[in-house]
Amino acid sequence: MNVEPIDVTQSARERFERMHHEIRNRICLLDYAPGTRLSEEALAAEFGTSRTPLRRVLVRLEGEGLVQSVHGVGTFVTDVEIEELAQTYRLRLELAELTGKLDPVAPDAALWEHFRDLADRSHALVADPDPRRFAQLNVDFFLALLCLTANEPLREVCERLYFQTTRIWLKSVFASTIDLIDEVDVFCREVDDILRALRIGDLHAAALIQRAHISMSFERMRKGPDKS
Amino acid sequence: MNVEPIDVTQSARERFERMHHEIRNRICLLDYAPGTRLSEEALAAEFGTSRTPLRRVLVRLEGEGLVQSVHGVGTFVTDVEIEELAQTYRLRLELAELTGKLDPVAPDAALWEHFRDLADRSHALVADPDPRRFAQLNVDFFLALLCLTANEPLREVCERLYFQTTRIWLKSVFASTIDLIDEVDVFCREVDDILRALRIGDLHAAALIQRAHISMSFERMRKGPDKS
DNA sequence: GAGCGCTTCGTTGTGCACATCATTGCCTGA
DNA sequence: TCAGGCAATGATGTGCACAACGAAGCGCTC
Repeated sequence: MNVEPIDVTQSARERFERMHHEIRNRICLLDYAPGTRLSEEALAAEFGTSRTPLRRVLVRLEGEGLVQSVHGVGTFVTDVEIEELAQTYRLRLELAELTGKLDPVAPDAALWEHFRDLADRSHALVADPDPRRFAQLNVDFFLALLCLTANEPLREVCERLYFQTTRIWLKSVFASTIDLIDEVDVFCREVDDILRALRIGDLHAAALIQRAHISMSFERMRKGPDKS
Repeated sequence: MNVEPIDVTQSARERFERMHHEIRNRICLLDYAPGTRLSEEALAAEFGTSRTPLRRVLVRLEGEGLVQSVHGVGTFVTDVEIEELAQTYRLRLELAELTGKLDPVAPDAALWEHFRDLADRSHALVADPDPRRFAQLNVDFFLALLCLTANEPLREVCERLYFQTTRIWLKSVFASTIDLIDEVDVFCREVDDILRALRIGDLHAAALIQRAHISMSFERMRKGPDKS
């Protein structure tokens, strides 16, 4: 069963969401590195539409600060300088802690299952590191953690800032393969620690652990990878 | 001098910003109350363009949660139920305090001048209350306070949440004219208190005062205006 | 008379042709 | 040989005509 073609739904809204999610994911996973030019025509062709609906997606992404369009030149994936990145990280620290204080909700059965799967994937990644799978796992774990607060505006803000910063951090990680091993190891420990806190039911502790890891990952990035 | 027509700048980006700012302001000042349908054609004609550039603005506003487009029906100014509004307020409380802790900057001469002007306007408003001028003053004062932090991402987030919530609060205020007097009075005191804290140079205290007032204004709104 | 369906109308969504803009590289003249 | 301008190129921005969609009103049928 389930033999139907993927793109059954062709309602305007669904298609918009699909394109938006897909392109955002590519930017976040560094398929489109910062500075990359996105061709409206090529993307439109890929998604089987004209430029008009695609441009709508790009306008949204521009509002989210992920791309920037320049008349007559092109649409580029944004990059950020270290100073603004530092500001965003400082804000993310506080917001991460807030997820444990504002409308926290314990995981339900489905979310537990998801967390177990994420833990398995992280352990598998330690045995066999891979940049892209690491990036995807990082995104998935973050989104899972976001389910721990019922505060919808907070979730939106955290998600927005996450997508703005993580790709920059990933860029640093990917720059030197040697660090990837360390980062995967640290990440695996973060997952285990947070799950341990969740099992006790201490959501605030889980949030504090996440906050600590965000802080440390930024410090590691700021100090820079070994240029050996 | 300065006899030139207003709309000299016609670069695409400038025009987009102008339209975006103008429509957002109208939504925030309740010129377009929640539920109002925005006519793409009428707005496009007003701004002297076709629907295409205007739609770009609407897409941005939809991303900010201020409007929602429905295919074949119309584009409507969003409303929010009390539960989500409460969540947003809880978040705004924390963020307001953060503006006093993350990258605080003391006002420069120009900002002091602006604050003095705002104080004068608020006092004038007590003597002669007016809903629309109150709304505009509220917006202006909020934006001025935002200048007290150099953390750009924090400013963006605060601004975004402010525009989402304040119009709902204003709607409650405008519903009964009797409360307008009280609200103006409270607001005037808030301005004075915050300016007092700023004169001492205690930015954190100023942020805490703002936080307290956000909290109290939500409580007043939640309890509801007198339906007499 | 009531209920169901069709038709009409208005609105947003899409596709395409063209305008506008910035870059690039060549060509010309000193 | 070098410098400056200018035209060609390719990108995003705009305008318009049409498609898709949803709601409301009208009429037909039971």
